[in-house]
Amino acid sequence: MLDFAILGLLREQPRHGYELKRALGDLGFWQVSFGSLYPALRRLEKQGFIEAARGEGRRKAYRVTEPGRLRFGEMLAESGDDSDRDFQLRLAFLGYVEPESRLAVLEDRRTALQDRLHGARRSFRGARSSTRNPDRYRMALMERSVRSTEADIAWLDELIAGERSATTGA
Amino acid sequence: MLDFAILGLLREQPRHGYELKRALGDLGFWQVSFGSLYPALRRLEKQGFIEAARGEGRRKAYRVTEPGRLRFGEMLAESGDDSDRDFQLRLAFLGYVEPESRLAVLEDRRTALQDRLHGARRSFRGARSSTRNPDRYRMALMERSVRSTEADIAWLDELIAGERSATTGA
DNA sequence: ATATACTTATATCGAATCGATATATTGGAG
DNA sequence: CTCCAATATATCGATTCGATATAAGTATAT
Repeated sequence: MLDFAILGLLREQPRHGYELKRALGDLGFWQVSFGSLYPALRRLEKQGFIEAARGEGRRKAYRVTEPGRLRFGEMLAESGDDSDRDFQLRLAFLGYVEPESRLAVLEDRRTALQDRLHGARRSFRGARSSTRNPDRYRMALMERSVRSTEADIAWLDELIAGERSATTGA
Repeated sequence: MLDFAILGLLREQPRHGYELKRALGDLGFWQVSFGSLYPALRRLEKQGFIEAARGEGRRKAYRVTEPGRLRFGEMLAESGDDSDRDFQLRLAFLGYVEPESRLAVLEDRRTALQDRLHGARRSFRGARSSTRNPDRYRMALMERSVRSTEADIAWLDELIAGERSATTGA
């Protein structure tokens, strides 16, 4: 997961660790810890997928090797966006996926979100009609869950619409 | 974290592992894995904070002991809702916090979300005005991050308003 | 009746990730 | 010219995840 993210980010330009953390954090869905990042960099370097070139000061600017580029392609092809993070990471690199496969990725995600929405609504209704006192704060949590899933679907639908017009129109 | 959740949920009624997972999942922000849950139950049992009573079939219905109840109170008092999950978990048990302290918890969270929103907007603007080609999908990710943080603040403001009227009015 | 498949339920393993902490260096404010 | 914040790399133990195993109960189909 993190390896995939690193390879994808380094594909575009060499970066050092700290910079990778920032670039990933800027995407807004993963504030990766150093405790994950630096071991991952050493792991990838040992595997020969990235290599370090001394940068300014103590910085180690890493860049992808050719095997690393291939590895990234493999990971991109492997399907399975189970978790939210998986999907968002894949989306960040969707530009590297063949245009004709992109829509399917988005639509699969939409199905998953629809399912989640049904579950969230069921939980919410279940709690509301419960015999027990429906705690104010927990009801708020469940409502938040419903609303944010709805908002996510709406956002995704915009993306899907954009994707269709990009494919059809242009 | 998980220990806190378990103690809080068991406080209200005895439940077995599977049921705890469902109850926690229903809140909508944490689909805890069995690989976390069952070890946590054994850990808590060994510490004497919960005890198992045989339920129907293979079920083990756990209930909180008195030391467990005290431990929960301690954890509830310890401040520090750093992560999203921490906050939402605390919110789930906010009913156990003295009414006069509740508003502060919500307002601290609001401040944290405001900060995050500024960060997300900065990233978004930064990417848009970048010299590099601003990737369609990454822009979408950043926009999602901005929007969902805004929505979260709006949701929280409703909660805060409700809290104020509950304290002042009733 | 009986095979098939799904849900419930507990459990364990290794790997990924986190959060805290340590330690320098650099750049700017007072 | 000193102090403080941001930059940057690194490591540690603990937590959490994801996959997998197992098995009992329950429903559905043949």
